[in-house]
Order: sequence, then C-alpha cells, then structure tokens
Amino acid sequence: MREEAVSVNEVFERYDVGSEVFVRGWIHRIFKVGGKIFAWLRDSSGIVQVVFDKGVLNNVDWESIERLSRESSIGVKGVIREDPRAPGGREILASNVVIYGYAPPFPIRGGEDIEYLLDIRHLWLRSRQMTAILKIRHTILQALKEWLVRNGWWEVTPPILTGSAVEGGSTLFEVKYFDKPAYLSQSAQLYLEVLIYSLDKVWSLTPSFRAEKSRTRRHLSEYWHLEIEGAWYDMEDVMKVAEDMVSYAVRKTLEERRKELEFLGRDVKKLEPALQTPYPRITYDEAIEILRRKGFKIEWGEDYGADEEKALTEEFDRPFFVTHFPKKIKAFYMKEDPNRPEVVLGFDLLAPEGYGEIIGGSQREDSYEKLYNRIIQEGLNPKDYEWYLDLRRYGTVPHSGFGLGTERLTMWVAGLEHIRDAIPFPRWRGRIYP
RNA sequence: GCCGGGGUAGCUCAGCCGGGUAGAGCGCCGGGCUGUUAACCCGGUGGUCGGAGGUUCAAAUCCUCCCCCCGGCGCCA
Repeated sequence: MREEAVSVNEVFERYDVGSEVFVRGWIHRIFKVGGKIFAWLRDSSGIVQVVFDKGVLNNVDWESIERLSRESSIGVKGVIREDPRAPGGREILASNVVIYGYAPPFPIRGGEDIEYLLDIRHLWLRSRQMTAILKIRHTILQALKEWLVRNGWWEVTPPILTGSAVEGGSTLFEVKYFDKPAYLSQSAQLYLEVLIYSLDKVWSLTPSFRAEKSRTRRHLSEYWHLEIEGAWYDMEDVMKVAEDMVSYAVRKTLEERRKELEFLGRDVKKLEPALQTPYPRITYDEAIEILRRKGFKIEWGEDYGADEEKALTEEFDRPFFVTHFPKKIKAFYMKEDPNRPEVVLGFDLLAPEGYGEIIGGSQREDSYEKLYNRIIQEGLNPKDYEWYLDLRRYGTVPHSGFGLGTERLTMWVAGLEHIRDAIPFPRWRGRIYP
C-alpha cells in the first residue's frame, strides 16, 4: 500500500469526520475485546485509536492483526469516525493495514525501577513524557540560538579535544591522542576568548565533559554547554544578555510547547514571572546576609552549598543573579573588582523553585600582569597558558562571557526531578549504555 | 571520595532480625468475553536468591571481602 500518510494530529485538527486517511506509527496500547481489536496508534504528533473489525477489513488476514502487540509498527487506511469512547473523541475504522514490524512483549508497562529503565533507555525514549521533554528541549535550544543570531553573535566551533587541563584537572576525561594524552573539553571559554579578537561577539554550543563522580540529580558527565564571549562587554552588559536570552527561551517555550508542559504537569504560572526582565540582582554579601537571617551558619568567604543555594532560590519567583564573589572561591580568569580587590566581577544566574545555578559567568581579567599572577597564585603552570596569556599581550580588551547548562535550563523550564531526563542519552557515574 | 538505602522469577517486591531446601502480584502461554481506556475472568508457566570465600548436619537468611545500582553531600553548568 503506497499512500500519502497524514500525521495523527491531522486526524483531529485537519480532516473531517468521514474522511478516509492513511496514518502510520507504533501501537501504544492494544486491547482485544470480543470480535474487535482496539489499538492506540502513536506517532510524533499524538495518539489516535484504530478499530479493527473483521467485517470491515479488506484483504487482510485476521490472524496477522491478532498478532499485533505494543510497539508493533503499522500503517492503517480507514475512515475517521466520531466516538465518545475513543480517546480524544475520534477513531479510525481500519479498512486496510500494512504491517512494517511486529514487536515482542514490550518491557515497559509502568512500575519499573530507574536502573532497569536506564538500561532500556532506547525503548523508554518512546514514552510520551520523554517525547514531550525532547520537544521542549528542542524549543529551548532553538530559542537560545535564534536570540544570539538575531542579536549579532557569531556561531563558532571550538575544539572538543584539548591538549591541557584548563581549570582543576582532576575532573577531566583523558583520551589517547596519537602518542600523547589529551582531554575532552570542559569549557570552550578560552577558545571563545581567542575568537572575540576577530569576531567581537561569539558563541558555541558544544558538549562539555566532567569526569567528576557526581552523585546528584543536577550533574551529568556529558552536557550541552552554551557559551558566549563578547569583546567590550562588561559584567553588567553580559548579564543583560543572559537574562534576555533566558526570558526569550521561556517565552518561546510557553508559546509553542504549552501542550507538552501541561502534559508533564508543569505549573506554567510559575514560569510566567521569568518573562519579565531585568532579573533581580544580589551581591554575594547580600546572599550571605539572607542565609544568616534564615539560620545558616556561613562565614563571608565560604562558598554556599546545595542547601544554602536552595534556600536562596526560595526568596525569588524568577531567576536572579548573585554577583561579586570572593576572589578565592572563583576561577583565576575572573577580573578583580577595581573597587574591591577581594571580590571578582563574576556572577551566577540561579533558577527559582530550588533549581539553582543555570549560568555562571564573569568579566575576564584583561591585564597580563594580573592574570599571570593569578595563574601563579593558583599553583598553575603559566607555560600551559602561554597562548591564553598572549591574548593580553596583543591588544587586550575588556570582555566578558558566560556558560549556560542547557539541561539545567530544560530541567527548570520543564519542571523535571532529575537532570538525566533533560537529555536523551544521559552519561554520568559510569553510565555509558545505551 | 564520604554518608545512607538496595541487589531474590522477564518486571515490581515479600521472605533475612530468631538458618530447615523459595513465594505473591504483574508479564508470558492456553481458554473465555460484541467497545477497550494500565481491560476483565479461569487455568498453566516461571529462580546459578549480585559474586567469591567462611561458619554450620543445613545458608537467600549468620560472618568476611569484592562488584553494581539508587538517594544525599562535596564539585559545578
């Protein structure tokens, strides 16, 4: 049977009752009752009930219909009928069927534990929840890229294989690179800093890798990192970029993926405050004050932990910035505040509802001497940073940038419990299959 | 890396404390049902109890070591 196929949602939205259509997809549920067989046919757009009635089918062996099971792939030609007993109020009365593939008993029926589901992730991804999340993820990525391109930012492609440790070192994945060791990139930042000298405003979307054996619901070993870097941007300029981009992504998701958000049970009202910019800004000093008021024992100079971060997010109904961190808890490349040498011009953007950090950024140190001294202070080898230091020797400029964890953003927008569901094939703690 | 929980049938779990030769539900197979919505009813099928040692007449159960998974912390996006 060679027919022009229509999608499931078109059965409900485009065609009238009484039209004959050809739809194809996978059997989501199937019930055999009396003389009829009811199948829910799923494609990427939705689910529609198909009714197989022996008396209506043309030239089809009934036994081949009886053998159909969940996840069998079929094409069905038939007339659209209205019936209140069908999900969505419509069904297709099959007159012709093409069977592409039968399926053995499907291992997912509900109630399976997480380890098992992760082992059969390749099948789990067919679920409607996962499909909804993948669509939301698509829209968020699309929105972020769209915002950047429309606002004059150049997309660039930094390397994933790198020759030396950038920040710590212990959290890098080491790979063989011909006869030398190499590392999978943790961040494109240093390469983006190179490229602003020719393109001014650049961004990249790449996987970043962390070998840390994290044991939390907010960490992945491989995640999709959106990073930007802009010449002539100070910290406040780049924070504006961050809030405009994030609010745009939330707006677009609310406009285009409302159905999916609601299917996941996301309370969309909680996302609406995030449409309004500017986002609140507090300094690290103020964050410490708030935490002390809430009963936390924390000294100025300490980094706040997960519990503290969560408590902070409860103070706001939309994403908010924390700025001006103590120098000693932040990376060597962050620019020292000229008015307060003990803090740096760095910021985090934290999502509300306990989700926490989704962006980390800073104005970068642009003085050769200061950067060199920070490298020494951190116990790093300046030789490893020769090319990076060169950027400050040949026409240095003030510049800033940030990195956004796309799964973290997706997790908050979609209201997910665990970051592993914000990416189709999560990698962490040794999980590498499938 | 640290703390806590767990690994028994294809899946979800009970049995373990007080050792006595492995059980339920679901699935699957067979039968029944003229409209199902995680369908329902009747019958049947199903196990190297995570691995290796040890104690014992006897170990899923007690002891030792190891492996794997989940949740939290640290680290971060």
